[in-house]
Amino acid sequence: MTTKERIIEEAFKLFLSNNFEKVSISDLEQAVGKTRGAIFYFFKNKEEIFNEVIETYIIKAQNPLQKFDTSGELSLEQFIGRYINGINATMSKMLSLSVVNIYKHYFSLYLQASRIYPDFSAIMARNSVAETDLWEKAINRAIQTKEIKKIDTKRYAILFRSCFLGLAFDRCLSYGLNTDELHAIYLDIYNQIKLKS
Amino acid sequence: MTTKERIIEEAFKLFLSNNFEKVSISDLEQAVGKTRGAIFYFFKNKEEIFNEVIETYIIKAQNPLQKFDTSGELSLEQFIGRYINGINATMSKMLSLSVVNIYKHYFSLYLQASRIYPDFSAIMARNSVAETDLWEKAINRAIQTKEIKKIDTKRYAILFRSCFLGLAFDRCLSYGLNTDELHAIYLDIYNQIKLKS
DNA sequence: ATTTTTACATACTGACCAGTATAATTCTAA
DNA sequence: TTAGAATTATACTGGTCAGTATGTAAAAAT
Repeated sequence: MTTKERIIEEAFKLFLSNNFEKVSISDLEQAVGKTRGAIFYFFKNKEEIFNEVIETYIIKAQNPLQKFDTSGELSLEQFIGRYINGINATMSKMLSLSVVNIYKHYFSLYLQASRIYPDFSAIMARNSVAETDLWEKAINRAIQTKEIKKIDTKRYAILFRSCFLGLAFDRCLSYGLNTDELHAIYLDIYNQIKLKS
Repeated sequence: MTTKERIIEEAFKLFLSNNFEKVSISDLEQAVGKTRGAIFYFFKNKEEIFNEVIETYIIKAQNPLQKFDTSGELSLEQFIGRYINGINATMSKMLSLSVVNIYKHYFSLYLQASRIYPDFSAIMARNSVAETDLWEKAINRAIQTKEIKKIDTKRYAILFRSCFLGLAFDRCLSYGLNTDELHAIYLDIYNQIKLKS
C-alpha cells in the first residue's frame, strides 16, 4: 500500500468518527506515522483529502451493481437473500478496517459529504434510483412469473429500500443493524404479496 | 422571549446546518445580536449551549406521545392518518423557524448529539421503543377488531417506523420527505394485511 | 437614594490549527 | 557515483477560537 493510500485509509477512519473540522492534520500525522510534509505533498489541502475519502469509500463503494450480486434470473425471494448478503458483505468489509458502529458513522460521514463534496447529493440520488431500479426489476419479474400478486412495483421497491435504511438508522446509535431482523421483515412483506400456488 | 431562549433558538438553527465545531461563538453573537458577555453569562460553555438545544429541540420534541395524537380507539387506517399528520406538524413547526431541508439537518444534529449529549443513545432508544409501542398497540387493536389479518405485530410495528425513517433519510439530500408518498406506501402495506369483510 | 443584582459589552489570552517554506533524506537513473 | 527527482521532516506563521477578566449600565431591592 502506497503512502497516499495509507493516508486515505487513516483519514477515512478518522472522518468516520469525527467531524471534518474536528479531525486535525496532526491527528492524521499520528495515525499514518508520517508528518505534515508527506501529507501536503500528496494533497493540496484538507478538503482534498476528505473528498478522496468520499470517492473511495462512499461513492465507489455505494455503487449498487457492485454492492449486490443480483445477476441472473432471481426470484424475489432469492433477490431478498442476495440483498441481505450484500449488506452483510459491506458490514464485514468495514469490520475488517476495525470500524465499529458502522452505520452510525457511515450516516454521519454521508451527511458531512453533502456539505463538502461537490454535487454529492446528485450523485447519491442517482445511486438511490439505481438501487430502487434493482428492486423494481426483481419485483416485476416476480409478478410476471406469478411468484407474487400484482402490486405497485415502484412503491414496493421504495418500501424495501426504505425499510433497510430506516432500520439501520433506528438502530445505529444502539446495537447496530441486525440483518436477520431485516431479513425477517422482508419475508413478512414477501409472504403477504406471495401468490399461493 | 428571553435572551436565553433566543440564544437557544439561534444556536439550534446554527447547529442544524453546521457541525458543533464549525459553529463559533462569534457566529452565535451575530445571530442573536448580543456579545460574548451575554452568552457566557447564561451558559458555562459551548457544550452546555449545545446540550440545551438538544434537550429543547430533540429530546422533548421527539417524545412520541407529544408528537402523535393517537388518543382514542383508532382503527389502524386512522392511526396511519394521524401518524402522517404528526410528521406533517413537525415539519411545519420546523418550517416556521425557516429551517429548510429539515430531515437532512435533523439527522445530522441527531448524530452529533450522540457524540456530545450524555446518554443520548439510551434516551433515543427509549423513544424508539415508545414509538414502536404505539404502532404495536394500534396493530394489535386492528387484529382484535378483525380489521386486519393476524400478523407479527412487533415486526410490522418496526416495519412502519423504519419505512418512515428510511424514506426520510433517502430523500433528505434531495427533495426532502414527501408525506403523501409515505402515506401511499403505508396504505399499500395496509391493503395487503386488511381483511376483506 | 443607595446598594445590590442582573444583564450585558469589551478587550484580551493561550491554545490550536491549516497551510507554507525550506531543509533533509532517500530513491532513481544515467 | 553523481545529478536530479521524489519523498518526508521541521520549524514557522497568520488566523481563529473558546473562554476569561473586567468594566458598566440598567433594573430591582432595601
